[in-house]
Amino acid sequence: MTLVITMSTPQPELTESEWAIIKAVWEHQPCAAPSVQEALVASRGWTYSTVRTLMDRMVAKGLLTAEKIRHLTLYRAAVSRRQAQLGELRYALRHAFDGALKPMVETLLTAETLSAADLDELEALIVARRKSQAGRPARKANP
Amino acid sequence: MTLVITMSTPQPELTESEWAIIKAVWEHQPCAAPSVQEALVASRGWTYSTVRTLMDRMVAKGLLTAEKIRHLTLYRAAVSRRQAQLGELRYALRHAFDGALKPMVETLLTAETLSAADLDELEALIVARRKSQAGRPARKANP
DNA sequence: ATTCAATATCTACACGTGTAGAGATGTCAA
DNA sequence: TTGACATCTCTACACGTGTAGATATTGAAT
Repeated sequence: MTLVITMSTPQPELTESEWAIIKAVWEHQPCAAPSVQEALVASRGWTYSTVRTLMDRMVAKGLLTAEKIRHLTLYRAAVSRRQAQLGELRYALRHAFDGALKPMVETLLTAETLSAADLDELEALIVARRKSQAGRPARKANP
Repeated sequence: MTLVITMSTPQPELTESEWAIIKAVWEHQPCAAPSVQEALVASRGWTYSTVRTLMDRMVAKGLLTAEKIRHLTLYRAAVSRRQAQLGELRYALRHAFDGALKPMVETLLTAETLSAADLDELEALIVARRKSQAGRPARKANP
């Protein structure tokens, strides 16, 4: 239930446009294309055709599912927000950090956009993590 | 010298192919296209033409620089490894986490691929970070 | 000078992505 | 049953990316 970077569920990388669409779908699903278009026209200026094309291509890719009820097509996300997040993370990890997680986290921590409270929470997380791993076999530092 | 996620230096996102090329360039620069091709033919199977096209397009994009000495073209990276790393991270941060750094770090920490030693180092980093921020004005948790 | 090997240039093509118009079709109200 | 409106389908196009062949040019060795 934990795990993550190496599981078998799909962890796709999304384009900017796909992110916009799938976020709207996550928020409104199940939903029809016109709703998504309305939700996005302000920020992206997309017409119905554009949104529809994008969505259908995403169905073809397995990012969304489409269910046709009479003449209305209902869309749902086929990947969870978490899966999509992991996909993006995995991409950065693989290419920018050659798979080494620690340097990646280091870089993020050094980004100095974290408040003292954030730092506290993250430290707590590390402590918790260490605890839960206490009994386990050791593993290589930078796989 | 700290900073990062919000600086003005270019932080491009790279495609998989571009990552392969620029890594080779970082390692061999200044270097000619044939060297890069040799370095990559094993892993990617690319011909000289392919590598050359990719590299010239990267020059056009500002990822590499090319200097022509007589009939030989010498390439160099125009962005540092760090900049490229930040570009990738920024992309994930913006789209997958809506700019909220803490959830992103949390996700990474929960990835359970970190050894006890890694966790120690990261905690030390957090402690250091907190110290260096002690006197500063508070800032929003999730910008 | 002639040729060989290295390097470079040009051109091309298929596929993905962003973008959307035009026209078809289904639905509901009068 | 006839519109008016909502929704869908089809088709298209430009631009980016991955991939590379064919051809030219150059520098060096003979």
